[in-house]
Amino acid sequence: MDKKSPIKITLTERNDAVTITQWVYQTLRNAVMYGEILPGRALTIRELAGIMDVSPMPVREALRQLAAENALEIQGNRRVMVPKMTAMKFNELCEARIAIESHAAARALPYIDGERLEQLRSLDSLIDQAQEIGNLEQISLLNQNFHRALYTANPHQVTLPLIESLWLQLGPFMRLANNELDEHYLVDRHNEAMAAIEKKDAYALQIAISADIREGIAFAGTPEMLHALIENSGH
Amino acid sequence: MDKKSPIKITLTERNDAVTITQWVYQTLRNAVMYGEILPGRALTIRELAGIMDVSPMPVREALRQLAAENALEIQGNRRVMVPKMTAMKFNELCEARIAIESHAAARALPYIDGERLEQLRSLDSLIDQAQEIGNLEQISLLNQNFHRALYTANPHQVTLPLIESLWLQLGPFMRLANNELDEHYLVDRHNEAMAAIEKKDAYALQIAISADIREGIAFAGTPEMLHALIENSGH
DNA sequence: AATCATTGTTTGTGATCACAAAAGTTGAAA
DNA sequence: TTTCAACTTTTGTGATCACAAACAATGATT
Repeated sequence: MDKKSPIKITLTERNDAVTITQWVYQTLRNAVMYGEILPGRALTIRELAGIMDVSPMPVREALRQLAAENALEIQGNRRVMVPKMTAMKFNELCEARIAIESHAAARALPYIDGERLEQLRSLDSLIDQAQEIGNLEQISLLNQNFHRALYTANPHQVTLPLIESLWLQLGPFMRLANNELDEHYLVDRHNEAMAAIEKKDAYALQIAISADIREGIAFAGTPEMLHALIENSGH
Repeated sequence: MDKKSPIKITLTERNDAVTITQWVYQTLRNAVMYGEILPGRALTIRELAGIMDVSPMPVREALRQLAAENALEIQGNRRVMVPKMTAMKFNELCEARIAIESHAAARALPYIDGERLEQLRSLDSLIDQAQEIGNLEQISLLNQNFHRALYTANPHQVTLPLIESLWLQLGPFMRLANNELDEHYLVDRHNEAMAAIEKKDAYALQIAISADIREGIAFAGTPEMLHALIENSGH
């Protein structure tokens, strides 16, 4: 029997085209991103291997990769866990997002052609639809796709991996605000961004992206997460 | 016999306090950082294990970790190599450094106390000494330490891992300019940064850090690297 | 009752092996 | 000479095992 709190991980269908390590990596990455693993909970290789019904080897490699991306933390004890969050660290992560993503947006702007613009418009309207329904997970996913589509317009892009690392670290503690006021603001910011892109106005785009990030991030986690967020803020 | 060009890797003393994987990781990381491995050259686990006289296992883990940090690239063929550089990508990496590091500097400024200021001054004068002698490797190392000491003044720092990733990617292609004119500028920029820190002027600090990065980066690699830098720029 | 040494268990690390995919080589046909 | 198929070798992936360090539990001593 497990002495610690049990771990629930959403298992996706395993595609034979990808290696087991890749599948384990994606599964664990999603589990971290969606806050399925409690921060501070020790993760052991054999336990995860048992849950996912694979040998310890792919789990070892996936854990090391996630640790290298700052999604997991390896302590001196060689123990692996989701890093605990503090209010100050949360704020630093948000400010880092704003600095890097507004830079990435400005750098991508000159490369946005008609096709890319069409793709962005399509994502924008999909987000509007998802907001009508109120599907928060869908909104979050589409919002990521919108930002990714914007930054990857730059064919020499180098910051996306860094941005994804920040998303991973914020993931467990980040939810789109679900009250109507913030929804309204969100729509406006996206429209602002689209307008700035069409006018090729880099500065306006940075303003819009910054505002989108700042207003789109709101803490709405579970009580356990809220507790984990606060408990160590004095350290 | 090896069919490919042989790989020379500087082996450091192995400390019994660290695991073999950590030692392999640091060794390979240094090899990448100092451009000892030709971009595009395929790296095989067994070959590296043979060179470093360890089993394939630690090499596997170190390679995966370096790939997650964007220091190495895993192709679809499952082949691992140092990513090839292009002029555009080089430029993007430099601009990303400027954006992120000036942000990190501004965020660290409020936390710089007397002790940290003393440490920065000490590093600054050490850099001056190294420049008198003309020891480029020492200058590069001390310069990194200076930047690191500045950014880590912020106890809630989250961007250093991202910055180190950029350093790693630029490493093989980055050398401090060694003509006297640039040396002179470098000294000035450091002094500017120190002055901005003492005056707690965040904007002036960002200007100084940006200038330091922009002027401190100059391509001065080997002919092979220059060739590797250019050959694929059209792709 | 509290502290510390001791014992038993769990866990990460590193080595070795089997296997399938990829790369490299050879040789024949055009 | 060039092209393509068959064969051989190399290589990454994944599984299993041995071992030492870390952890948890137990018991003795003050």
